[in-house]
Amino acid sequence: MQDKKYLPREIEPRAQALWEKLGLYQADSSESSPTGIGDPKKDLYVLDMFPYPSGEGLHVGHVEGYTATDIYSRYKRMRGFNVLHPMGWDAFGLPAENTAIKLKTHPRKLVEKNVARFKSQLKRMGFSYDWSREINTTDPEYYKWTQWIFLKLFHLGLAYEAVVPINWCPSCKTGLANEEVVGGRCERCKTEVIKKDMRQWMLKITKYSERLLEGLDGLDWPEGIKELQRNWIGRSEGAVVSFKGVGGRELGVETTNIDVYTTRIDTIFSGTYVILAPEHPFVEQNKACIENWEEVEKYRTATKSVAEIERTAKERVATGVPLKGVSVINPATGETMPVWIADFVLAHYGTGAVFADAHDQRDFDLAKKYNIPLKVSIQPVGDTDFSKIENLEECFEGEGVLVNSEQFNGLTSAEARPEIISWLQEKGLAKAETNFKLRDWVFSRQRYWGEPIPVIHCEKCGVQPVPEDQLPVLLPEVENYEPTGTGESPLAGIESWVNTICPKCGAPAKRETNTMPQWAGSCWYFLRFADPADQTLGFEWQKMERWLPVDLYVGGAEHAVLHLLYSRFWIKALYDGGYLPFEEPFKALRNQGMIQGPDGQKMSKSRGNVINPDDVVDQYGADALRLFEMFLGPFEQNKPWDDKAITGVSRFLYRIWRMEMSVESGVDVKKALHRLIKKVSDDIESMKFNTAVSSMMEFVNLIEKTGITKTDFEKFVLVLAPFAPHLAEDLWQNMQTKPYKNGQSATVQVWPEFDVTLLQDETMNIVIQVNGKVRGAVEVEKNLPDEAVQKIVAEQEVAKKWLDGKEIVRVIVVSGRLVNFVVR
RNA sequence: GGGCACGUGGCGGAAUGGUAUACGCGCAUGGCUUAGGACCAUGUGACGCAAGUCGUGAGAGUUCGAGUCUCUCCGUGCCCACCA
Repeated sequence: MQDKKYLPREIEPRAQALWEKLGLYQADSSESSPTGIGDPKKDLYVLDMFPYPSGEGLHVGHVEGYTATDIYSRYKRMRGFNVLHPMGWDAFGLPAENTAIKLKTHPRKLVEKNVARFKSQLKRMGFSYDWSREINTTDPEYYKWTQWIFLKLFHLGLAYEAVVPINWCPSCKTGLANEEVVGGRCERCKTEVIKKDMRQWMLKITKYSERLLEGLDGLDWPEGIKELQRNWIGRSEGAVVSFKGVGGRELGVETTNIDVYTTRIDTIFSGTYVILAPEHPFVEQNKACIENWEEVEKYRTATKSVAEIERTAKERVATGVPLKGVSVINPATGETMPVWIADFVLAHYGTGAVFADAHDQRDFDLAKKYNIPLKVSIQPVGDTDFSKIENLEECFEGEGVLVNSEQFNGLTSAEARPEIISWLQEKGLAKAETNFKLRDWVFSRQRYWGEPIPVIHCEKCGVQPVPEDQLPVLLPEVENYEPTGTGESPLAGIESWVNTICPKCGAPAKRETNTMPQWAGSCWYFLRFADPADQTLGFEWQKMERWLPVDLYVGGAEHAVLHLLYSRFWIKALYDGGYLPFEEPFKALRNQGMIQGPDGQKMSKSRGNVINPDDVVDQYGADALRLFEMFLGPFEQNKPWDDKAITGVSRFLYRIWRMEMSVESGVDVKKALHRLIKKVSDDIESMKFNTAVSSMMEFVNLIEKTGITKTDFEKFVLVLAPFAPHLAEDLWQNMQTKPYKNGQSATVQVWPEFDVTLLQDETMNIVIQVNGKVRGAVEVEKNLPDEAVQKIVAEQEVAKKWLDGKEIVRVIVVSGRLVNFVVR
């Protein structure tokens, strides 16, 4: 039994050894880069989202993105660019720590092991990284600067302490950022998240809401990602309306006013009651006026114990409790309105209070349930039945024309909003306000495996930043780094580390024991690649000017609102602090699609549909895997792995390998070659790798029939080089006089130029259409005037046949393409 | 409920508003072979003997001409969500 034809095994290691020996792919960091042939070298920064080195090893999804940037980088190098294409490890975070606890080992050891494995896997793929710039976020030499940036944020007033109800994961025993809570559950372990009041370090990302939003417009990013960020920032234009409190007069006290945030002030005239979040401070403040305090208190306690996930469940029926004895005045109608609390109103959005009317389903349902009066103030336009709405049988949530709204009757919702705001504003009862969904970033974690937050707590002097010359604050070696579960970091138990002296007064003081979240290290790593060996600065101004911002950034879309938003925030803050000459980190961003399992489902261990790239490389080689992942489909689209289809690219590589040279290339081959050069160049620029591979296949199909000269084949090999660098290197070396010995590599040769004159045919293929239907085609001489073409076409048999007995109404001639006869 | 994608052969997919299905997989037939799960050649949307007709989720529109643009609907995927 004979196996399929594979390329010789030694090709790939031999090529990799040559590249290593020649020290290719290191970005030139000298003052003035040498000049390439033709154009002066330009610096270009091509970056992958660096991986979290998990225990599972490299994933085919990593290979997809990394192959794309590798092709791009290799191509750009051959076009004379000085390419910075680095790699590193985002190695802090929970998974390593959790595994370490399970295996009773140190997370650092796990990370070392995983990094070694990842690195060998990446090297085996033949990626052209500049390994001299490798970084690791858990390296003290690196996180020193992460801590340094934290201090800068602190000095800029962007880092602050607060006791806040945070998302607490009972399983990971740590606080989580909003972005890490998915559907009320911990993103990592899927445990239900609960609210817990805790002292936390916060980063004031909300200060940048507006700029983070505006900055998106100028970025060459996928629209979808920009939209996700816009939605996450969640800007809404509305108004804060003041409802005057009038309860409790008979008791000799005045209830306070209630401020309500609304985007639908056009419905203000139908507002019949106000609903507060159960946690709203108004409730406590006006306790004296509330007649049914017991009932209210019971409801509030019940709400607290209901986890967020249940509270927001869809099927859940709205419940609420009135605050008896308390009422407010509708600023528009002057009518007195009752005040309720209900748990569907969220304390942390807007003002934690809403005014309720018949134009919101939840308000409508609650009112129906408890017989609270309702009014209608919006009439739908179009053919919607108004009677049911008017009779309060149905809730209408849409926009329309105002009714029952005094002087505003007849205006549309959109017209009415500014009018009503300015009317109320004159009376001092409302003002336009912009709201954001974006919350400040909970920046502390009660875990071991993260960057220590570099501050010291002194009883006398309060919070003191660790002086810069004392950085890094090293993670101490610990016996037991399991989370305490009390809300304190395991670091709190290490007295020798915790106890220190206050940098200001010298008195005994304690170190901050919280660590930074996983995202901290990845917020700025792309700056460090410019010079990872710099001991005096984390990043130096001139090098920032030279390399940054990143020209092309590639990674998965799952980071749309986490890493990509946090990085933008840090960079803007550092820009404001005068530390950076730019304020957006990533000029162009591209997302790779997900490679799904052969069953079309997301790859996961539990589904058992995970493809291990090592197995594929073992069987087919790295070039085949690279080419296959690019050929699978459009780069940005999700696509299922196809077990069998890889044989196609494997055969393709083999057919190139055993190609025989002929004495001459026919004129067709010349033309095809130059078209191929253009096509592949264009496709790489626009990241259309799948069609680039198809065109190379078409070309090989052709030259197998016609033959090709050594000179032309050499050009083809160079075109192939970014995609299948190992095979290309081997073929190219074997065409040299001293293979593997002349100190040259195919992968840094000059990209072949195409000859424009060879792109055109001497003849044009003119399609013949009658009434828009294709009836035939004819070859005519190139550059014939339209009239002549029309004449030739009209003389064709097919044309005569279809035009016979018909009246020609019109003739459309598209130069070089077609002639369409419109007949009757 | 909201947002964003997407819908083309048996399958992955290709197609600046201009010859739909390139390229690859699979399949079929033949060759080479002791053998074929290797390799090579040819074929491969549907209906039809043919001329031809019909074909890109459904329907409408714009256009000389629509897979491509517009609208409505259906379906799938992803993300967000009692956000006032």
